[in-house]
Amino acid sequence: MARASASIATFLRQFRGETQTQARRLTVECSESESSSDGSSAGGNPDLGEIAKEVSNLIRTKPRWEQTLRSDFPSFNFADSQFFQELLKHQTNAFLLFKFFHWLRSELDFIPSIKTWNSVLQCCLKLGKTDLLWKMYQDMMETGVVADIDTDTVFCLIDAFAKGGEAGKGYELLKQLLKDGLPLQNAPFIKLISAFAKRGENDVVSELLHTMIARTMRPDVHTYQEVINGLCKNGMPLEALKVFNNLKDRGYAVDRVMYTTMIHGLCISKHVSYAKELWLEMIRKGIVPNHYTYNALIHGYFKSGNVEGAKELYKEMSDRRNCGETTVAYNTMITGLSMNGKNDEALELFKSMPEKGMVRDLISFNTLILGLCKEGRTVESRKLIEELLALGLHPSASTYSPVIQKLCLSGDVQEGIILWNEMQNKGLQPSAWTYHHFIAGLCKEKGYETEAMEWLFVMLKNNLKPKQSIFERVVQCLLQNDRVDDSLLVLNYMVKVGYSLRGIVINHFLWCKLPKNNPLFVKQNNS
DNA sequence: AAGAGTCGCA
Repeated sequence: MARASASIATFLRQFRGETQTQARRLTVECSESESSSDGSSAGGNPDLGEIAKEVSNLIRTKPRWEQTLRSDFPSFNFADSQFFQELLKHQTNAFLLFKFFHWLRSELDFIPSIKTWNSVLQCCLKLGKTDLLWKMYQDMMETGVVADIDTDTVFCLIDAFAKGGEAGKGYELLKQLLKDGLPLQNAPFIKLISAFAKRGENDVVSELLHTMIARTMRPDVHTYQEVINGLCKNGMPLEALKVFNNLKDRGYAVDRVMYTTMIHGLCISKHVSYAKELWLEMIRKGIVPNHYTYNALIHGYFKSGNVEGAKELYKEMSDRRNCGETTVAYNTMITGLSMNGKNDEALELFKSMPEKGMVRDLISFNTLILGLCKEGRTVESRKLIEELLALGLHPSASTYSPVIQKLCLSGDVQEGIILWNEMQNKGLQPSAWTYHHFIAGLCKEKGYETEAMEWLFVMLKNNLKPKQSIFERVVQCLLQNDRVDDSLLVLNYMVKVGYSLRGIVINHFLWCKLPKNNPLFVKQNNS
């Protein structure tokens, strides 16, 4: 593995704000990477694997292994890095491994080599714990291995940046590797492409693809799958389809996941006919649709109003593939039915779930509540919320939002306030859209202008941008209650977030406040 | 080896 250059080390220090690293200590395992890395089980000590297996079992089953381990293996050197590598192979529980790693370092003065550190970092990534990774990385830098950092380390860091929403920093690192002319693999490219594609930053995605191609690294189907997924999620399904067709023309083996991703992307943007074409094409090629594929197309049919088609497909999935009786499949059906005004059918399915031994999850509840609210059935929706809480499920903002919105729209603001408070008490953050409905509802009700203003400020504090019309509603509402100073305060905020004064607001002022002593108004009256 | 799916977007 190539050692990373000094410039990378400097670069990394800038990123995470490390303090000066300590003087580098001599490592007891300095020769590890040269001599023994290739022969982990064949070369060297044949007992190592066996002992690793034993120790692995021990730390899994014995509660206080820390106290007895050394006397259990009196002459064994646990601080042998090869041993730790062996242990990594046998230990599947990463947290236990971290505990052991910590024990080695604190009790036995174990000084891990860069290879060991890399394995630890990879473990963090596997667990999806990027915060833990950065903590480990900090530790690692403090032990002074900074000069040993190799491309494996940097790959881990790039992955962590990509996963942690800092793809930009990851890309900077990759650029540094490129500049240093170090040998690269597909992996870091794929992670970054995936991250940028998800964010819809297509120019960066194509830049990365071009870099790969220029370095004769052939991006694989998996890479392109991320690209296609990103394009679809960002509302560019037809561009995704172009990439997809282009891949087929270039002889890539397009598999079931690719087809499913593409079909799903087309379905969510209402291009069902293209999706159906692909569906037939994959069957012609002998690729059997699985429950992901079925659900995607069923959802697409419902979305385009083809209820019969969706039902037929569902029946086929149940009869021929035997995967109709799952929570996901039912949720898809419930969503689709209530989206198409068939709430009673959806309700029936929903009610039959426990009888059939299926678990109803939050999505089952949320989708049904949404559908019922669309028809104004807020009483039933509230009952569903009670039921969900009784089952011990944790509601989300979209559990409450549709009910609050409907209540506010239909003038039942009092009930809306009750639910709003319940939602606040559970620490759920409403969407900007829900705030709008709620604030508008408060404005409609007499005597709630202070609340309306306060919730508008809460929105701003939570970095949500209220619509201009909501600002104006609140201003109007305040003026009607002679609260000129407060209305000016709200206007001030409105301008601060980038809106300009519109005629409507000026009219509110003219009508409500200014006529009495405004010379213009007096003049007009006289003339 | 992994990758893909269910909740509205006014």
